[in-house]
Amino acid sequence: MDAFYVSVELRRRPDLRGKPVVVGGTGSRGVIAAASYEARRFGVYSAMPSTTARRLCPHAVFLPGDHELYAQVSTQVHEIFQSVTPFIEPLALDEAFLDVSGSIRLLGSGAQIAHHLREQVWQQLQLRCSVGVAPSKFLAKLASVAAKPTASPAGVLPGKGVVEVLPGEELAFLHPLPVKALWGVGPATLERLSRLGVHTVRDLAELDEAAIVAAVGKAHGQHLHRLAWAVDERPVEVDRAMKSIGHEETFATDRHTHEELHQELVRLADGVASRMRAQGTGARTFSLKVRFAGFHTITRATTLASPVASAHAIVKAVEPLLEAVDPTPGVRLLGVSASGFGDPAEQLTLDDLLEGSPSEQHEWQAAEETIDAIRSRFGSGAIGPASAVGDRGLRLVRRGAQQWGPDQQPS
DNA sequence: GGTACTCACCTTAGCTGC
DNA sequence: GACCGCAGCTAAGGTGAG
Repeated sequence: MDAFYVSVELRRRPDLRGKPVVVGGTGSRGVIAAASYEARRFGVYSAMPSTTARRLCPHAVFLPGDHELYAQVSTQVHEIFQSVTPFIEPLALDEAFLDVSGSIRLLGSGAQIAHHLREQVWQQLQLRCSVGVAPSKFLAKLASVAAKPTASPAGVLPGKGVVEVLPGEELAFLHPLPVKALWGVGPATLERLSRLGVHTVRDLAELDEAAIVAAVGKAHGQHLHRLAWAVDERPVEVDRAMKSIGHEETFATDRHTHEELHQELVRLADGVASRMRAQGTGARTFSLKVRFAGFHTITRATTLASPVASAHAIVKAVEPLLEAVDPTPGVRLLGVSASGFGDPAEQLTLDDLLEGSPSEQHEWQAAEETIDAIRSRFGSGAIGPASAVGDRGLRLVRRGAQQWGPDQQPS
């Protein structure tokens, strides 16, 4: 989708069409989630600090963002995709890979299906999208980028809407592109490749694989070398199992005591636990992430003998890791994540039996399942752990609730 | 000086068991 | 018992994506 969040906002604010509009965090620690092409003319782009965006484009309209609405619209977009093929690999709220090889006999060529999709998305949802058609996923992704509108100080140029890379034309399309266009080349890899004199995909393709591996590591190097020759056999994966669930939050003001952090930890653990229970799973490994005032970030992890799915158990596991951290310099972000999924009802260890903890664990889990039931009936803010109630009341963690940084004013 | 959130994957290092 | 090589696991950090 083109500037997805902004486009969704413009449906309810048509008066803002043609103006620089920015969606994202409104606070001083926020970032930009999406910028209209008119805002991009001023150098505003997603992931940019909101303060920088305000400096570059002070006359832009800044909107706070509505993650729930975008998720709803995303579902509608995916329903349109479903009308074309069941083989869909979601990539983000506004992006997906579609394997249409089985739909060609019925619906026409890849390019025809692409035009049909664009039309349907526009007619049904009044949203613009760009489609890339290619023999592989990564080329389709690059083609979709090439199909998008472009913004420069001179103005906004409309995109082609659909770009197709035909078999046999892969290298002609790929090799002139800047190497940073490749999936997997971020700032760190770009810097290492630049030192080797690599600026375009062609430069990378002509380089010896061993040299790339020496610069960026084995797996990454081999992968990039293959991509530079348009070799990408990864299929569209329809049912990708989630491997971790986490929540992290940047605070509007730094926290300096274990008491304050404990309160935040309970909230985050509650959010992670309720999402795990909604998925019907538990986890063995829990990670704590702490970002200090100076932006230095540490992670600490612990692995339990058996999977758990209650906030109480997560807090019990992670609390010692937090206690070992000195918060006095100021903590700006705290995060908790779960991985190593498994059924929490099964797999009791000998330690569990000796300590008599399974019954305690089951009691907590039963209590928290009751909380889930109350929340599903009366809303997510109806009930929560008492130890998570701060001076701003009960602020429950929901996915995407604070997607782009803390609100304008805090404490 | 400023820099979100969520998820995936990789590398490196250390430990353990065989 | 000490040592080596290997595999497997865990922890910590880094990188990249959208």
